[in-house]
Amino acid sequence: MSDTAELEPIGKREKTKAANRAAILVAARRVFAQLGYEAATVRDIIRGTELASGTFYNYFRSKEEVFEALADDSARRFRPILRLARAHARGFEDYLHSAFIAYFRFIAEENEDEGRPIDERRPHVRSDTPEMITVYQEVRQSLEDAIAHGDAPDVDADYLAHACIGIAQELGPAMLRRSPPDIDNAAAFATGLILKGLEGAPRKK
Amino acid sequence: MSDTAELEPIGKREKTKAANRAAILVAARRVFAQLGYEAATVRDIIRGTELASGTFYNYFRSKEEVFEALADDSARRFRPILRLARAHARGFEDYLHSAFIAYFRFIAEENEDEGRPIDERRPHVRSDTPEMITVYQEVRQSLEDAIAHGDAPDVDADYLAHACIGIAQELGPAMLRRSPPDIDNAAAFATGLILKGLEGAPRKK
DNA sequence: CCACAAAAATGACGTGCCGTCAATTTCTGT
DNA sequence: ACAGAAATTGACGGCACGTCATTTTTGTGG
Repeated sequence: MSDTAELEPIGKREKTKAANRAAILVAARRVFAQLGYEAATVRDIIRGTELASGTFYNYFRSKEEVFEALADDSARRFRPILRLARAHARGFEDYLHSAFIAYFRFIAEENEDEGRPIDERRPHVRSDTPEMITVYQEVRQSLEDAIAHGDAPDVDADYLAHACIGIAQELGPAMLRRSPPDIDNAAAFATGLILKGLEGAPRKK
Repeated sequence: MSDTAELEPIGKREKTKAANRAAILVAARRVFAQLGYEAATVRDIIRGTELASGTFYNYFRSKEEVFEALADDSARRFRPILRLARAHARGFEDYLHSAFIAYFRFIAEENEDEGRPIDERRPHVRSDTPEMITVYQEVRQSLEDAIAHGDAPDVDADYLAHACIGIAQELGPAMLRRSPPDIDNAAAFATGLILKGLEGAPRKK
């Protein structure tokens, strides 16, 4: 039995490998949040674990790489959420709204219980980063499908996807700055703006 | 005459100081463009001038600071352009369109004749950077005025300003990637989207 | 025109971080 | 239990940073 007990092929070796990688990521997330990306050093990160400095380099090539792994993690967790929104949506307008809600909730969760202003926390998240590119592709695919099905006008899907992402990225921090986080209004604003422009955006108050 | 000839109070001292600072900025712009922000070193920059390594620190405290000075320069050159667009605009719609055109032209000029892909060239330009905040304020003021004058619906000016900036920031690289740079279409797309939403955005082809 | 003080430039130096690597410990299969 | 593979360790060389005592340049008053 003992050899079949472990359904996943996990010996002690693989297990500590996964655990170490996870420990580094956890420590890195905390250190980046506390010190900011620039000030954080690889040694700061490794000090938050039980490992020695050299071991860091068995798992990541550099500070840059561990940061990107964190960002990739975020994207990997977000993509299924986006797909779910798409699967459940009744029509294009509903999809857009759900997607914005989902995104704003997601970053609200990611940013709570961290110790420094949002602005300094995600120093390198740009739209041309690998993890953001996959989100872009997801969004663009949805928009293209909507256009193909006649649910949306035949506009430039590349530009539209970028516009959606740009709105989301800028509205995100702006709505987090309000207390409590203004998730629903921001999502309504974004959706209204895209669907009908200024006339479709909610009036103030 | 000689003491009144120099209307600006510029002795040799002040002159070389200004020249040195300018030389460092020029060299820094080139080095950042060639190597990218991360790889560039203060010594790389100073090597592009006639100065010694220590002299750099008479003018800037760090690599970060010289980079920010470059970014501030960009913002300082862009703001009057934005104001001009506002002064010349006939109505709100015209202002929006001119502003997008101006922005896209500006970054197209900034990005030509530099030696590496756009994506890696402006590594730290985020919307929460000091120079971007002044642009945000400029945009927001214009939007608030338009709303006050009844030229635009009474929507949340903060969100609207962020949405405009987000669209501009994402559409910028996207339109630069096309050859030739797709300035006019991108501006039309952005303007149409904001004014009337998807219905107002240009149809493809 | 000179001498003297203030300002700026210089580059060698101390410090700290990075990433490597030979030695050591831990694990796996037989 | 043992041999070989895999992973960990921390000391080390190298590099970039930013400082500072020294030297050079500039401005000023006699």
